[in-house]
Amino acid sequence: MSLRQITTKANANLAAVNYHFGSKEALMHELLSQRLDRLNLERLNLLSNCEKQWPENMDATAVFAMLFIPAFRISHESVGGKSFMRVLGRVYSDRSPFIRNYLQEHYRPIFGRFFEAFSRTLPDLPRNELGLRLHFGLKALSGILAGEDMQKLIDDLSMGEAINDGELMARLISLISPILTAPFGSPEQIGIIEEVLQLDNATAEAARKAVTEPDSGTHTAPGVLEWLKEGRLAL
Amino acid sequence: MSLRQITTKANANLAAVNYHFGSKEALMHELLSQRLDRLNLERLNLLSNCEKQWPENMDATAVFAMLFIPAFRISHESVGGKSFMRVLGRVYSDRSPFIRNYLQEHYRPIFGRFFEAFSRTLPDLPRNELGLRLHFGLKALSGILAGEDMQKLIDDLSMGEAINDGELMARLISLISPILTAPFGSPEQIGIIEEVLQLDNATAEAARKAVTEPDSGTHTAPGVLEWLKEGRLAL
DNA sequence: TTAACGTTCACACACATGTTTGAATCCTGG
DNA sequence: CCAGGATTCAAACATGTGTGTGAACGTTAA
Repeated sequence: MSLRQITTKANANLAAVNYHFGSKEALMHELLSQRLDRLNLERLNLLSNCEKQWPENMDATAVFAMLFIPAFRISHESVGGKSFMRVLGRVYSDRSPFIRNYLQEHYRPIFGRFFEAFSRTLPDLPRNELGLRLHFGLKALSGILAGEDMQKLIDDLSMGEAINDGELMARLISLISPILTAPFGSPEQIGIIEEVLQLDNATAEAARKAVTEPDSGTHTAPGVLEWLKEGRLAL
Repeated sequence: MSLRQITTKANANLAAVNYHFGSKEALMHELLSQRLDRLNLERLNLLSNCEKQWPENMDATAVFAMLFIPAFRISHESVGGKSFMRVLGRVYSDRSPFIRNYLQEHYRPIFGRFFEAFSRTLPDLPRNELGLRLHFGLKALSGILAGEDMQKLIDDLSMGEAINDGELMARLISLISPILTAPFGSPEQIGIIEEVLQLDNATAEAARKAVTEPDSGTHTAPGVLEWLKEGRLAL
C-alpha cells in the first residue's frame, strides 16, 4: 500500500508523512511501536506476576494464555483495536527485511522469557525440540492471524454457537497447545498400526514407548516409517 | 523481484519474457504449473491407489504422507528441485491476488479429495472442526516451508543426528498431525488442573470427558477457562 | 540466393513509488 | 498587531516497474 493511498484515505497530505516522521519506514515503526511496545510489556508483566504467584503450577496452556490475553485486550480497544490486529497479522508474515528486523529486535527479549516459561512447564521436552515446536506453532498462529477474514475465523472457532472471549481464547489455545504437548503419535494410531501391520512385540513396544515417553530419543510419527518399510508408501 | 533482475541473473533479454510468455504473470503461471500440476497429479494418484488397496486402515499420518511424498520426490529432482521448494514456500505465503487465485484454483480439487480422506480417518471429528484444524495445520506447514533457511529447518528436525528422508518426513508428520488428532487437552493437563484448582468431581469429570471424547460438544483448553473463573487470569 | 518468418535486442513509453522543494498558510509569543 | 517559526500543500524529482516498438539478426524453405 502506497503512501498516496494511505494519505488519501486518511485525508492527510502526502508530504506530511515525510515532514513529521521522516520516511515511510519511520511511520510504520511509530505505528507498530505505539501498540506493540505496550502489548509486549503487558505480556512480560503478566508472565512475571503469574510466575511469582503460582511458581509451581503452570502448564503450557496457561503460558499461551499469557501471550494471548494482552493481545485480546488491545484488540478490544475502541479506536483501531481490531484493525491493529489485522495489521499485526499482515506484519507477522511480511518478508521485507525492514519489518523482519524490527519484529526480531522488538520480540527477542519477550521470546526469550516465554521460551523459558514454556520450558519450565515442559521439563521433559529437550530445548531444541521445544524451539522447533514453538517455531511451528507460532507460525501457524501468525498464519491464521494474517488470514484476510478475521470474522470468518471467529465464526469457525465458535462453531456456530454463541461464544465469549474466554471461550474463544481457550479454543485458540486448544488448537495450538497440542503442538507443544502432544506426544509423537496417539495411542489410537499405535493400535491401528499394530492391527494392520501385525507388528512384532519389540516394534510395537518401541512405538508405544515413543507415545508414552515423548522425551526418548528421536521421535517420528509411527505408522509412516512402517508403511515405508512395508512398501505401501515409497519415496 | 523485478523482471530486470531475473533476466539479468538468467542472462536473458528483458523483452524476451513478454515475447515468449506475454506477461510477467504468465511467466509465473508457467513456472508454477510446470511442477505444481505434476505434484498434485501424483498426490491424487497416490491417494487413490492407497484408498483402493487399503480402504479400511488409513490414519491421518498416512494421509499426510501422501501429501508429502510427492513433494519430497520433486524436491529431489536434480535440476531446480530444492529451489522449487523454496519458490513454493514463498508462493504459499504471498498476498497478491494473482498468486492467491492461482493457488486456490489449482488446489481446490486436490484439497477436496484430501479433506474427504482426512475426514474418513477421523470420523468422530465434525467436518467444520476438521476444516479449522486443517487450515491451521497447513498454515503452519507453509509457514515453516517459507522460512528462509531450509537447511537449518532440516537440521532442527533431525536434532543433530543423521537422518534419512523417511525419518525426516516422519518427524514433519509427527509435528503436524497432532493438530488434527490431539484431543483438546492432555491427561497431564487435567491432572495439573485437578490438583491445582481442586476441582469438584463434576467439573473434573467434564474435563476428563473433553479429553477422552474429542467429539463431544464444544472443545476448549481445560485450565484456561478455570483460571479465568478463579480470577488468576483476566481478559 | 532470397524472401519470409521467428527471434533477439536496445531503447522508449507510461505509470507508480518515496522523497524533496519552495511557496502559502496557520499559529503563537512578544 | 505582527514577526517568525511551525505546518500544510501542490508540484516536481529521481528512480524503478512492466510493457511496447522497431530495427537487426538468424534460420529455413522455395
